[in-house]
Amino acid sequence: MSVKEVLLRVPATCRPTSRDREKHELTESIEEYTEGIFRLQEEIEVVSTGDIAKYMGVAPASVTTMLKRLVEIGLVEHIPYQGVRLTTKGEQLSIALLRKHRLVERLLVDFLELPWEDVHDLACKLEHYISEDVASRISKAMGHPSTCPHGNPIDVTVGDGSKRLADCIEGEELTVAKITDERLEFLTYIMQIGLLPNTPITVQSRTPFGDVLSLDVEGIEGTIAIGRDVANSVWVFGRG
Amino acid sequence: MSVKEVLLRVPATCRPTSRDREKHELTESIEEYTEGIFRLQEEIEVVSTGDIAKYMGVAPASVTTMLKRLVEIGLVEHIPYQGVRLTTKGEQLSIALLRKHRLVERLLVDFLELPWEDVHDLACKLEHYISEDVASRISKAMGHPSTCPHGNPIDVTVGDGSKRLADCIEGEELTVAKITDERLEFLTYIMQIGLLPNTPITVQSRTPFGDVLSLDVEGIEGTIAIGRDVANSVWVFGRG
DNA sequence: AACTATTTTTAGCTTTGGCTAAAAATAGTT
DNA sequence: AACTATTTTTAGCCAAAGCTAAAAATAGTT
Ligand SMILES: [Mn+2]
Ligand SMILES: [Mn+2]
Ligand SMILES: [Mn+2]
Ligand SMILES: [Mn+2]
Repeated sequence: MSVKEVLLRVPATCRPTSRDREKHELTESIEEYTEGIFRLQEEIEVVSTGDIAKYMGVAPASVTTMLKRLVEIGLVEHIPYQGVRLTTKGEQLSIALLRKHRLVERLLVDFLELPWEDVHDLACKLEHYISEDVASRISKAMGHPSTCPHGNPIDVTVGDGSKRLADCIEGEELTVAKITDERLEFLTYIMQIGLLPNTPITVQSRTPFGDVLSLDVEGIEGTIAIGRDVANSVWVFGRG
Repeated sequence: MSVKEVLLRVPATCRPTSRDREKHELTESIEEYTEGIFRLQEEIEVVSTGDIAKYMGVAPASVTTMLKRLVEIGLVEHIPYQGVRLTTKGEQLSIALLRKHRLVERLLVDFLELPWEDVHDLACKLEHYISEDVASRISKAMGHPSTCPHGNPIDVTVGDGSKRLADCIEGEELTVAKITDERLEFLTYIMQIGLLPNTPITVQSRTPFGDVLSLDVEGIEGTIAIGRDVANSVWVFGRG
C-alpha cells in the first residue's frame, strides 16, 4: 500500500462544517437566540417576537422561524402573537453558555492578556465550541473566578446584590460591580471614564428625573457626568 | 426612557451566525478545505478531486462545487478533470491555520491540562475563530513552542529533519519526532504503545517488505510490533 | 362598533454546503 | 480504434438561517 493510499485512508478528522451535524443539533444560532431570550427574561416580564428581533438585530420574520425551531427542540414555549418563555432546558442551556462565555473571557484577559474591552465578541463565538469539561478546566486554571472581567457573574443562579447606578441617589458611596453592556464601544468609553469593576465612586449630584448623574470616580480627575443609558448599564454595590 | 427600551437599544453584540457574513468571506468550510489540500500537497504531486473527497470525507460532487468557490476567492487553481494547486494566498492561509491549530493544542494540553489524545478535534474548530493576534499571545504565554503536543511543527515553513519510521532499518536508534495521524483512536493507541514524541526507540527487526517493525520502546516492557500504517504516521529523528 | 396602527406570521426568495443520480470526460484494455 | 471502467462534473434536491413583502392578528382610538 502506497504512502498516498495510507494518507487517504487517514482522513482529516476535521470534516467540513455541516457534514456531521444531525438534524436539530444545537447550532450556534440556536444557542445564541436561547441566550438572548434568557437575558431579556431577566429584565422584562413577557418577551415578544419584536423584543427578540430588536435585541438580536434580526428581522421579526426570522425570529418567528427560529422560534418554531426552538419550540421543536424544547427550549422555549411560544404562544403565537402572545410571547415566549424559556423551558427549564432552555434556561439550563443559557446558564451553561453564560458560564462558558465568562470563563473564556477570564482566560483571554487574565492569561492571554487580551484587551479588557475586546474579548466579549471572541468569547461569544468560542462559548459555542467548548465543552463543560473545558469550561471547568478553565475555571480551575484561573482559580475559580466568580465573575467575568467585566464583573458579570459566572454562575448566574447566585445573585450578587448589586443595583443599577441609575437608581442611586445623591451622596451614595458605591463600588462598581459590573458593566452589563459589553459592546466594544461602550466598554472603551467606560474605561475612559474609569468605571472599571471594583472602582470606588461617589454620586455627587443627580438631576430631578435622573437624566444626568455627576460622579466622583477614584483615579479620575474632576467630576464625571453620565447619562441615563450609561447609568443603566453600570451596576454598583453599596459601600460603607 | 424605560429600562426595557434601554435594554433593547443595547443589542446582544453576538448576532446570529450568517447575519454579519459578507459574500465570500472565509468560512470554516473554506478554510478546512484549503488546509486539507495543503496537507495533501505535502505528500502527493498532483491533488485530484477524488483525493480531496476521500481526505475530507465528502462526496466528489461536493468537492467540485467547493473548488469553484475556492478558485473564485483565489485560494486554488483548478484545471477541470486535471487537478488542483494552492495559490500563494491558499498556502499562506494554510500556514496560518496550522499555526493557530497547533498553538491552541499547546494551550489546551499544557495550560488547561486536557488529554493529549483529545485536543485535536477541538483545536480544529477553534483555529477558525481566533485571530493572528490571539495566536501570537498564546505563543507568548506558552513560551513560544516550536511544535504541537504531538510533535508537529507550528511553523510549517521550517523543516524538522525527521523521517517516517516506516523508512527505518534494523538496528537504527531513533527518537520519536511527531505523530501525523491525530485522530483520537490512533493517538490513544500510540499512547498505549508508548510512542510519544521525544521517546527513544530502537528498531529491533524489520520484515522483508517492511510490513512489520519490531521496536524497543523506552518505558515499555518487551518488544512492540507495529504495521505499515502506524509506521507511516510516526516520524522519527536519528539518534547517536 | 368601526377604523387605524402596530405586531406577528406566512409566503416566497437567497446563500452556504452538503447529498444523489445522471452525464461527460478521461484512462485503460483488448 | 473501440469498448469498458473510472473519475469528474452537472443537474437538481435538502436543511439552516437569513431576507423582504404581503397577509393576518392584535391593540388603540374615535
Ligand atoms: Mn455567542
Ligand atoms: Mn464579560
Ligand atoms: Mn479546522
Ligand atoms: Mn497536534
